[in-house]
Amino acid sequence: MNYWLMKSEPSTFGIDHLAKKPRRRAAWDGVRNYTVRNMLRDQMKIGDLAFFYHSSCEVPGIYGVVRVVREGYPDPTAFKRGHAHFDAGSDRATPRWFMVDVELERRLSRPITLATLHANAKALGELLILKRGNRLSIVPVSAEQWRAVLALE
DNA sequence: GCCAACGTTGGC
DNA sequence: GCCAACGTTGGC
Repeated sequence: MNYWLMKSEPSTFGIDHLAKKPRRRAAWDGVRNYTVRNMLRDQMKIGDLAFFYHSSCEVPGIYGVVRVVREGYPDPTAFKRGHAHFDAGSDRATPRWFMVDVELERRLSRPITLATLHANAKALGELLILKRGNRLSIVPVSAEQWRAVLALE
């Protein structure tokens, strides 16, 4: 059982989008970074929990909790010529990009903002999201950090 | 294998 | 819109 933090821009796909999906489930597609690809393909397991983080928006922060409901499988958007995430280097025989399915577990009663996370940096230890220059759209979170973050809700 | 150029991310 | 950080690309 692992914990994660998954970033998305709410203008593209936010927690409201996920909440409106059938069974509140969606594929986490579009990842085009090898480090994150490896997490999606190899490390994220059914039952793992993740914070749903909104980035590049008015109030960046954690807005909810999602659960992995399907483990890594090929991202079909890479195969679609003309699609924003098309990659000619990926085909069905040897897929390059992977995704998981997530289900919305719950919204937080109020968001835990990036400002709040920063204000509690000591209690949170080395939370990767707070590291300067962190650009991975998915990062692992330790069990201790998970509890410490939720204590801020 | 090095490394400069380029593109993207994401907070502000 | 700015800019720092950093992943990726491609020439050599």
